[in-house]
Amino acid sequence: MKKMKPKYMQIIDAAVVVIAENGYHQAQVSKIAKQAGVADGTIYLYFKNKEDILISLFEEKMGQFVENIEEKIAGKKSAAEKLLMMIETHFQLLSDDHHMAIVTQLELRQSNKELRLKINDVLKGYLQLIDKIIMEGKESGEFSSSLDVRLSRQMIFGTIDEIVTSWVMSEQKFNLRALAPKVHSLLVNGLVNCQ
Amino acid sequence: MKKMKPKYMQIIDAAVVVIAENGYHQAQVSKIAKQAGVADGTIYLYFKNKEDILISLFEEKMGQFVENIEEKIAGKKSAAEKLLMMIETHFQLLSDDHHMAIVTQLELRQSNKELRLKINDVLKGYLQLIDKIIMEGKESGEFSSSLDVRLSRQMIFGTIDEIVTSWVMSEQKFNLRALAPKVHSLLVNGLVNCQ
Amino acid sequence: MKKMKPKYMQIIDAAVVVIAENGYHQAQVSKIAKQAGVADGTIYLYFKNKEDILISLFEEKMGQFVENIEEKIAGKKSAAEKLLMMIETHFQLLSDDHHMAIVTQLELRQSNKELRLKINDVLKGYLQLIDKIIMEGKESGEFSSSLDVRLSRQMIFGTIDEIVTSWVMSEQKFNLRALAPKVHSLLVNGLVNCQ
Amino acid sequence: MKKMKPKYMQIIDAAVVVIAENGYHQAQVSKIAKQAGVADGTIYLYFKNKEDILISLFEEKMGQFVENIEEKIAGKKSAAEKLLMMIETHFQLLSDDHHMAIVTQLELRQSNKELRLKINDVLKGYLQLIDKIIMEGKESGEFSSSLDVRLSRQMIFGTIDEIVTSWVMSEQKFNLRALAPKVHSLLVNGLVNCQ
DNA sequence: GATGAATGAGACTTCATTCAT
DNA sequence: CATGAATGAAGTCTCATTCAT
Repeated sequence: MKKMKPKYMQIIDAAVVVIAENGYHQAQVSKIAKQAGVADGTIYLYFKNKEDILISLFEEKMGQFVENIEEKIAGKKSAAEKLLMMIETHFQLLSDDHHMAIVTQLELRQSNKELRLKINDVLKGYLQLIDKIIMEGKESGEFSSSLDVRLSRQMIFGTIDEIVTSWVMSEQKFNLRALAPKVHSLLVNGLVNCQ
Repeated sequence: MKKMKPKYMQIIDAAVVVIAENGYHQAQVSKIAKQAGVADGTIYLYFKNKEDILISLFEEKMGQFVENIEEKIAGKKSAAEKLLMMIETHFQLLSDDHHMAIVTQLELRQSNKELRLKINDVLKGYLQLIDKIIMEGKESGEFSSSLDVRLSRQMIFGTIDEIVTSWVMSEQKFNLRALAPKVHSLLVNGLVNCQ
Repeated sequence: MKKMKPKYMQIIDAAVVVIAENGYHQAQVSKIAKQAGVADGTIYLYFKNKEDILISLFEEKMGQFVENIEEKIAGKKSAAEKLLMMIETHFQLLSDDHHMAIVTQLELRQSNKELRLKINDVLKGYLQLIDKIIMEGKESGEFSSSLDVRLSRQMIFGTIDEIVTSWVMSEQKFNLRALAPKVHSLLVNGLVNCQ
Repeated sequence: MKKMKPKYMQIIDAAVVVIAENGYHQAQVSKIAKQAGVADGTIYLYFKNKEDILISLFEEKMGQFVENIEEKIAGKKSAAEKLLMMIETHFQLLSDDHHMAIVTQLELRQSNKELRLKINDVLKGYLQLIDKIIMEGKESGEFSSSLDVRLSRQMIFGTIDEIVTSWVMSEQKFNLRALAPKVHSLLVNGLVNCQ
């Protein structure tokens, strides 16, 4: 299995660095190869083409991302606690990897529609995780039983994504992780916060 | 003033059509010129360069967009009503102009970081409108007085944007406008909805 | 009509020179552009792609070639005389244009099967000319009435082609044109020459 | 001696198959190695480089080809009978090995000038065979004593080659071998056929 | 002898922009 | 004002060959 070979991840990690530091459109294959310490041609022993690097990058990193979050929320009982942990972990993981944050929030969005559709497929794992939390919350009575799961998920994901993007564009000048409780409260209680 | 001349808007409208129908990366200047019924070189009498077309496009259209929404919410008294009207109008305006919806939600996001920063500047007018509603709601007591305006605005904008993007990607198969009340309720009451 | 523009023929003529002097696989578009005195991109205003240059080259030159021969044999009465004139003109034209001789006999044959099929289409005009002479000869009684036209044409064309190729490969050290009568006699009388 | 080792012919035979089925430009060394059931590197234990495979292929196969024909015509007394047998055997051998027919008539001609010059060297054995028949015919009085041997040989070879190529390009839809007598008659008697 | 992972040079084509008319 | 022919820079991928095992 090719993913076992060390050069596979070596090239993906190089791609993250190069894209983060040079931008999506300045991330030439030759630059990635150089950063990875391999010859240009070697890239093509592990990836079909340039697009395949980007999709694989997203698959690997998003896979780890979702796994990480799943582990973290596994210990939490309530849906609200799971949601908080999810937001915290999401913020934490991106805070810990500035390169990856730039790549996912800014650079990879410049890819063409086709690639973005494939990226969306990978994203589905994360969205389903959110859906599961929402449904648990509805069943346990923590969340309103009349919630539209799809819209709720879009609110949660859209909010988190907007905040992270804004953080990245501000050049990560503030502590993202620290925002998690307030964001959680906003999502759970809404603008009114009748408590 | 250039903007008064008929060819200025003619070219911008052509750009919307060409980008919507061909995609961002297939929207060559020559195609826009052809669609606008002018020569390639004529474009450069009205715009500094290609990027300038896109920024101007966004300025013009986003200006109209914000004006439209401002007019609509002017008659509303409460912040909650204004928010609902804003969401409804946002959804309505994009439903009425599929080309523009595709351009703003999908295609223009493929532009490079530099252009996106300029687009964000244009977007500020809209974001300030949201901020104003939130602050009004806080002052009137409709919304929690402890709201973080910035985060709240990011929640509102992030949610709306995510929903619209999802609607565009689904090829606009469902009635976007009809979602407005549920989206409004979600934002105002949160997942808990303690009412 | 693009063929009217001077640069069209200018590029084709440049291609003949570059291919003849550098060989088919060393005839890069940039070399052809330089030889033609235009920018690389200009080539693509007149030709779809590199292959299109080569097909057009063959069309234009072979068109002239067949026209030339047709004019020359028009004045001849008998089929035998026409055949002789055809061979003489064929030899003469290639003797007069060494570059073209190299291109058609050696270089263009290195092209891939697809391109060669298109070239064969262009060649058909010439083959039909030969067929016409053979049929005239059969009708007039000059040639055997039992001739298979297709095989006869293949003998005539195969023979001429083999001789010209051999002349080109020998670096055109001998007088090709002078061979015409002997070749004509061979084709007409065969190895036996019972006269 | 390398040629004695089984892998030598194994690789050559693999090359014929790969070139015939994929075309000259799609016949990568790795494909030939795979078809031969050896590693890429193994090729270079038996051949200096890729070109060496092709020349060796031609040498081996053309050697057999000429040997075959020589045996067949050995029993024939007259030059005319020898010529007929030569044509028949030539047609027969290629009819019997479609792969080889494609390789020699179409694919190997796409090789560069240098390789084609080397192939021509190999071909000389065959051309000398034809020369010998012509000279015998001249001496015995069967053929015209004024024949130019070189031109005659070019007619014979050019004709046969053109007919075989045409047969291969027509995807071998008709019986090539059956044409031999007519081709022979054409060559011997010419277009006039005064008998 | 046999393997196969790694190498790295090289070229076609697109398209934003200019400027002579 | 308007035109549109001309420009030229820049990047992905292939594949023959090598060499450490």
